Amino acid sequence: MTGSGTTARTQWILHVDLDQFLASVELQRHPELVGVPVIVGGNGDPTEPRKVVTCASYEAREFGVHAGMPLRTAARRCPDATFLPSDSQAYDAASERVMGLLRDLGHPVEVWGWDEAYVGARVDDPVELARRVQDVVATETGLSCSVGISDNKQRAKVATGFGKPGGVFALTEDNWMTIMGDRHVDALWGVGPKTAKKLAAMGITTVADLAGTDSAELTSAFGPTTGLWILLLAKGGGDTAVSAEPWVPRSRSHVVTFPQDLTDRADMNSAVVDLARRTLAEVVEQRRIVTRVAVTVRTKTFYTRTKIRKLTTPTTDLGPIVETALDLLGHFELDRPIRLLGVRLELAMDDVASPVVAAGG
DNA sequence: TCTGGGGTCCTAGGACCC
DNA sequence: TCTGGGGTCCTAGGACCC
Repeated sequence: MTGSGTTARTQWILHVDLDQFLASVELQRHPELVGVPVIVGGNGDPTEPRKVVTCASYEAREFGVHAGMPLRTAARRCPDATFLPSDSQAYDAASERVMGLLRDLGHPVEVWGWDEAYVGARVDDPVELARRVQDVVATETGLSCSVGISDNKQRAKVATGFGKPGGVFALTEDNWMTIMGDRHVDALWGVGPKTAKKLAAMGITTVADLAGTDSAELTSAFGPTTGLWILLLAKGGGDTAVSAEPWVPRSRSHVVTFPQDLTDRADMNSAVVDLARRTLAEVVEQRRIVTRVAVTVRTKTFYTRTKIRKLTTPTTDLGPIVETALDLLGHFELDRPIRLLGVRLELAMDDVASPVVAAGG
C-alpha cells in the first residue's frame, strides 16, 4: 500500500476534553458570571437535600467544591457561589455543535460522553492539529478545551490532565515513564481506589512498580483479562482504535432518589412502574428491544442491590416488563426505608437496525 | 450537614447438559 | 456404579468512568 517514500505515518490519537463544560455553557448565557464561582446541579437550590454538584467552575473549585459533592456542602464551602439548575438540553446542544466541528476536520471522531471525544489522525504534526481543534472550538462556540496527544486512548486521556485547562500535552513512549513512573497507580485511567488498594497490599504503589510486575502475579490476583490490562496501562499502552461508528447502547436506565425515604409498598410499586414506563418509552423511541429487566434498591443505610431477569421473549411491550420489574422488586426485603429505586432495561444487540447510510454525508 | 444519575465491562459460581 | 471434565447459560456483585 505505502511505498517507502510515504511510509505510513503514526496514527495519533487526540483526546479532546471541554473544560468545566456545564459551567462554561452556563457562562455563555450568563456572561455577568464570568470570573465568579458557579455551581451547576440539581434544581439550582443549594438547600435541597440529596442533590449534588454536577459541575463546578474553576473559581468554585478554589473553594474545594467538586462534582459529586452534596449541594449543601458546596453552599457551606462557597456561600457566594451562584447556583444554577442543570439544563441537559442546553448541554446536549452545545455538545452536538462541538462534535460536529470536530468531524468537520475530516478525521474519525469517537464521542465519549457530553464533553469528550477522541480524534484519530495520521498527521505529521499532532500538536498543530490540537491547536487547530482548540482554535475552531473557541472561535465557533466560545468554549475552551484541553487536548491530550498520544498513540492510544488511555495515554491520550492521561495526557489531557496535564494540559488542563486550555492546553495541549503529549505523552509518548519517550516521556511516559519519566513523567508517570513515580506517580501512584491510580493516575492510570481505569485503576480506581479498590484496585490501588489491592495492589498496595501486593507492594505495588507506583506506575513503575506496576509496569515491572510479573504478569502471572497480576493475572492470579485480578483474572486473566484485568491483570494483563492494568499491566499494559502501566507500560503506557491502551486501545489504539478510534471508531466513528455511532455507539449502540447496551442498556437504558433511570434511578430516583426520593426526597424522603419510602416505607409504603404501594409507593414503591408505583415508582417502579413509573421508572419502567419512562425508560421503555425511550427504548422504543430508539427502536430497540428489551431482553432483560433489572431493578435496583438502595435502603436508608445505602445498602444497594440489583436483581435482574431475562425476559422469556425479547419485547417492547410494557405489560411483561412491568410485571417482571414488580416481581423483582418483590424479591427484596422491603421492610427497611427505601432511599432509591431504579430500573434498567438491557437491549438486544443482534438485529440492531444498521444506521441509515446518509446519501449525502 | 452524609453520600446523584447514567453507563460499561469483568468475574465468580451455580445449574444443566454432554 | 462411580467419576472426570468441558461448555454454556444465567444471575449476583464488583469496579470503574463521566
